Amino acid sequence: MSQQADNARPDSEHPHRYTARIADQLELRWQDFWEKSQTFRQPNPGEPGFDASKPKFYCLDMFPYPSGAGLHVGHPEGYTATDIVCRYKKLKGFNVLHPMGWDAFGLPAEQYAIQTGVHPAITTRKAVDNFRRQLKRFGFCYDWSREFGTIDEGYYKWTQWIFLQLYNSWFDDEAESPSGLSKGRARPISELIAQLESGAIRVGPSGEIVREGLSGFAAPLEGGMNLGRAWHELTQEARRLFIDNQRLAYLGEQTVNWCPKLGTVLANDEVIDGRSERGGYPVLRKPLKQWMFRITAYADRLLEQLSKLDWPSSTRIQQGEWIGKSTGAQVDFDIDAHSLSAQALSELKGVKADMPLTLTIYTTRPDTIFGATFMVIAPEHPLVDHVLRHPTENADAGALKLYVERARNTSDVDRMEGKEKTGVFSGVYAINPLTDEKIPIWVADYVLMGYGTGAIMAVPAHDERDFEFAKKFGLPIVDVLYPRTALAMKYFCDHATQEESNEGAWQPMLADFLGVVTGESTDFARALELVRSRRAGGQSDAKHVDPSSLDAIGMKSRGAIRITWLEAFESMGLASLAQLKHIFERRGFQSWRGEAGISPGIAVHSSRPAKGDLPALSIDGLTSDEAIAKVIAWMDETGVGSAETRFKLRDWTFSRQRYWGEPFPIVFDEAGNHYPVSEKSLPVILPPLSDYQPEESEDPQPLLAKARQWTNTTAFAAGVDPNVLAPETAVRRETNTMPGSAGSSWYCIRYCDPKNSERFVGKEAERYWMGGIDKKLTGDSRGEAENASLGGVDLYIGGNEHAVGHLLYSRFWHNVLFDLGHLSTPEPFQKLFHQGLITSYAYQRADKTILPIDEVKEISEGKFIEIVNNQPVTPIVTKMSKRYKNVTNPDDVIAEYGADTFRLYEMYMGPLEASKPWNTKDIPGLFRFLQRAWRVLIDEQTGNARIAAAENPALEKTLQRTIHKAGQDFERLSFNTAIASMIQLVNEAMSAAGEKGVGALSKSQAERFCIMLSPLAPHIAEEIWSRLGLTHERGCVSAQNWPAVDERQLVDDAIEMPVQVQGKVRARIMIPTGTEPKAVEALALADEGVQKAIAGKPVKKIIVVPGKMVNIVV
RNA sequence: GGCCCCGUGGCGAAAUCGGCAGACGCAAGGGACUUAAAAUCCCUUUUCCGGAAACGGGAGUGUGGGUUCAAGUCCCACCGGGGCCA
Repeated sequence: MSQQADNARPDSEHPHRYTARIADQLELRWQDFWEKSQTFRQPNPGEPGFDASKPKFYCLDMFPYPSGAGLHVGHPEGYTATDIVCRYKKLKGFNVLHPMGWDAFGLPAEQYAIQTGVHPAITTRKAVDNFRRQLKRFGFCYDWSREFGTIDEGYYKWTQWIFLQLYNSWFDDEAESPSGLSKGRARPISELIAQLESGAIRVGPSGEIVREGLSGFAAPLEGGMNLGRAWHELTQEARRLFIDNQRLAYLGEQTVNWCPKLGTVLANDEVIDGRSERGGYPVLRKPLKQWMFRITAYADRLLEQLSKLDWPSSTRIQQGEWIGKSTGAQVDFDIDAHSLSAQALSELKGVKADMPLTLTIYTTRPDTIFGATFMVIAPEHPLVDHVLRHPTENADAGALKLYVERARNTSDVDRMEGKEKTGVFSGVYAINPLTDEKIPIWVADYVLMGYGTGAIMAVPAHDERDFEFAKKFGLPIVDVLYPRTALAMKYFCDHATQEESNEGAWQPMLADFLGVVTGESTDFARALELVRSRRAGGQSDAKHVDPSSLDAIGMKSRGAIRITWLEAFESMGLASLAQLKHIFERRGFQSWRGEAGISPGIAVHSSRPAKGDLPALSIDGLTSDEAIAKVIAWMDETGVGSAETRFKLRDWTFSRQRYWGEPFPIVFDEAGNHYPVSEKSLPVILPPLSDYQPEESEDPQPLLAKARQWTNTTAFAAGVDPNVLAPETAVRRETNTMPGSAGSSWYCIRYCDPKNSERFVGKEAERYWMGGIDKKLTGDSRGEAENASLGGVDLYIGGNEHAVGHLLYSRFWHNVLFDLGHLSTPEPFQKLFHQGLITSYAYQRADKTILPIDEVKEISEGKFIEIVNNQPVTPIVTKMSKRYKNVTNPDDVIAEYGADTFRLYEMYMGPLEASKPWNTKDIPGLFRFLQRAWRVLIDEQTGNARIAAAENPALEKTLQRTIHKAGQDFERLSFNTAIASMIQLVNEAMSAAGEKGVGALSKSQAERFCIMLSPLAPHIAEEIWSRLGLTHERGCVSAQNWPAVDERQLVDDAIEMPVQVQGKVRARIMIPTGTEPKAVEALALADEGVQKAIAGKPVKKIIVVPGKMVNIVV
């Protein structure tokens, strides 16, 4: 590395020049100093050294997963940003919480263990040590005394404790939420039991809660209202079942990809065509009991509070869509009893012979129900079982059986992705309650049982998947909705005169009509009249106009629209208007177009007369919103259906069939009932294994089950409360472990009080650090205080790949712990920011393949060839990847330039949130900036400080303005512009520098400069500060106060103001600050250049923007 | 496919609330210093037209429209790139 040699070489003429060698020395020295003097240790309230008079600032980085590869340049980007903000906030007099730790459970360490037999803890500790060393080398001001890893027993003890909190809670949707923002909150199970015992809550027929006085809650059964059963009427078993179904952490059945040969569960993307990606062994889809969190109970609240967070809107949108609230209707379709076999019918009806057989569906588009021409049920739907047992003549039972079996072994993802639609007719029909038509029920795998009711009404004309399905199986497709243009075409067909329908006449006529209709919102009748009168006026037939000649003949938008339509008719292959008319009469426009009409529109063909008990309904002519409301009202009235709110959000699967994770504090007795380990027996420590090889097995067996001694134990040994289970009871421990998201869902809380062994976090510390911004303390005027009640970290920076997972799960836990009274606020992260991706350059061949950068040569400026074959390649920007050999290692850059230069470079690359390419060539620019800053203040011969005797007033002004701008820019995370203005200041000081040994800046100016620079480049700032002799006197630069700015220095006596005439700058005039707008007008008009530009024309208007510019309109 | 973000000099970018487009850095070219090189310092660098020059004039922020006294910034449509989800 020749550059390194150059930077590091001692310069005989300038022995004290800022070189890489000097940077390295002083950086290590100051890092040592900070550590020894505990500069960045932040005491908690109540601890010695805590200053209660200061406001707080909690700034958090997304903690890293310490991989064996060490840091990449993406890590320090966000970390440098938070470091700058924290150092700045300290200078501004805040108590700053800025911690770092490790997200250390996870798959790579486990896989390494499987390969080598080395315990994951050992690999992980090694990786952590390396990460810590690398991070310290950047000089980040973390309070390392708060460091912990998710794998620390002292930490995961509390992760397990939080699991038990959820296990021992239920969601009371009638209770007032403590945040007051939405209904419902988590409450201890013991309170549920108390209410059951008192009779306030009874147990409904399907295990739901029935409240006293709210009998309407229960479904009506023959013989009166069902009030549920009382607690004392239930067996022990029934009570347990009921309670377990109410817990926020519960055992649910989920299907997993189990590979018997590998002895492990695989993720969906590790399975290819039913075989493992690794090894190609068969993979089975097996149902497995797994721990789930009832996050769905919080869906509404998580959505509601989202809007109150200071988060990037894209993240709020993403999370909102993930929660996926939709309002629609639940509709009952009667099953046509005649289409069922007698046996199926009697079995389905059971004892209640009069009960109508219905298929319940959920739809967000009840306005399209008139177009529901068939139904689709999932292969797992219970109706399928009945049909299989008692098939009718209509159905091909063999095909159906085969189809259902195959679908069950396909993952949901594959079923959703399957391009070609598949399905089998069940032989059974349902009745569309609006059209009263008999419609077939099909079984198809594009409908999932786990989603909605496992049944849909198919509206092929207006749903893409239903359309494809209908087309493939020849099912009817009926339009019930037209966008404006289609509606206009239909109107024209209905109203065209005989003459207008003639060949040659109808196309331009219709084109003009559509042009008028799209251009303006005229009603159709008036539009048609208008077009007719124009035609009568003798406008030429535009049929044969070449669209490219449009400009030449000066045709404006209407002409263009007409040409477009004529072309459209051509490509549609419409032979005659009669044909089009026929299409509309058949309600077959979408079918004829060959795709579903999914754009919004107006309902058509959607009316029914009164029939039987059911009243008439028409939604024709209504927009979707209006139509939906009207249909739902009709359904409510008739009992056919009801309005229903649904969420896309699913409950959170929390079990992993892995070893390297937190064990669950749960044991099972021989009957398979689960019991919690008592809180005082936590943590349940992850046992080491002698051998990490998974075992071949037909049934899913987590690796942890190999620790047989540990797994099979007694209630006493496992730490179960003797009141819950007798000590000598034989129990089996839960052998699943928690997922990676467990530890990361609450680490932000633990940092407030990481050493606490009594509680997961000390109440006072949590209240102080997470308690939201107090307006009075910060003097913050940016309006965040409005949201103070939601609380949380004041600034959280990390990548946007966690937009839904981590950020949603953390919010859920935080809300639950808040409901249970363990936390003072409901939200973990008040302000969130995503740093952009750091990309890199690579080269692309003509066929779009990318090749490693070391296989490319630059032959002339901007021209690159592939070395082996001399083929030209184009430079592109892409992700850093080992494959392309375009990865930068931070250690190398620091060795070459020092950490301060690295920090500056990453912050100077561009806006923090933008993704930006790494360009090694740009780094010396920032190194030279630090060199110049050093040279301004340090004599390169002697190494002593250079100080000007007198203060240069022009420099003073620039300095103060730079301080002002830097402060503003730090607040808004705009580090690139802060650096730019400091470069300008240094350049100005360089020009102003006097002879040798005499500096440009006075001592006071030098001091303020050092403080201002210190958040960005803390080491060099400390060094210059100490050479100014200030460290002994006043302590290190990191402990100073941000310099005050004199407001008067920010305004000029006079400013140059551009004068525009018709929006073009014609002159520049000097205007004294504070001149009245009227006087500015006069000065502008008096200017010679302005007069010339006006050229005697009358002045219509003068706009004066004070302090900015003047615009004269003539 | 859906959602979100972004298109400004040779490159990274700036323009914070609709008010002088291109700050600052890189690269390139020229010069000073030097035996030489490195380092350092100074000058030029969006583009076209006119001019010896000072300077003057026109165009210009992906494309096409729109709103406005004024648009990189706001609105509509399209093209291109990226991210996330599927």
